Amino acid sequence: MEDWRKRVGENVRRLRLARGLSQERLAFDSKIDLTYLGGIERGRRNPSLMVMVRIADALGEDLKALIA
Amino acid sequence: MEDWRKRVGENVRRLRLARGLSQERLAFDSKIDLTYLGGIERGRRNPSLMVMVRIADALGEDLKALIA
DNA sequence: ATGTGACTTTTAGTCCGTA
DNA sequence: TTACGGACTAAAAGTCACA
Repeated sequence: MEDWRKRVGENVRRLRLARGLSQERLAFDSKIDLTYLGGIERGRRNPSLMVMVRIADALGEDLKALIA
Repeated sequence: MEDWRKRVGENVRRLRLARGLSQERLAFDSKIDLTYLGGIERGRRNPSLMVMVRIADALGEDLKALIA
């Protein structure tokens, strides 16, 4: 597995669902657009460091959890 | 410590120096601009996921090592 | 509640200098 | 060998209408 965008996306989705959150809700909490978050989860975006930090924060996770 | 740009920058510099590489060399290996790599090491840049992956690869490290 | 394409705006990322 | 600035170009950030 070498596609890191996909990997991050899967982690975001997994952690989000584990908390019972909708994309809409996580998008709101991390202050990014709903459709943009969807793109990240599907591995179609190449998010910046700070965007990933915002998502990790909103999930109550360390950044490490997104690239595990 | 909450400034992730700084944190990543310090990790990149530490790992680079541990391998005795110049910025020029690491920039070349990771296919990013020399001046941009300098900016990342100084914590002034917000690199994308794929740029961090390229740097980690060039360092022979996992991405995790950059955000440790 | 999520996926997608076609956007516009902002910033990442390059390339040129200088010190 | 590294820091930093300015001017650029490529790509990320962010939005929208529709399925």
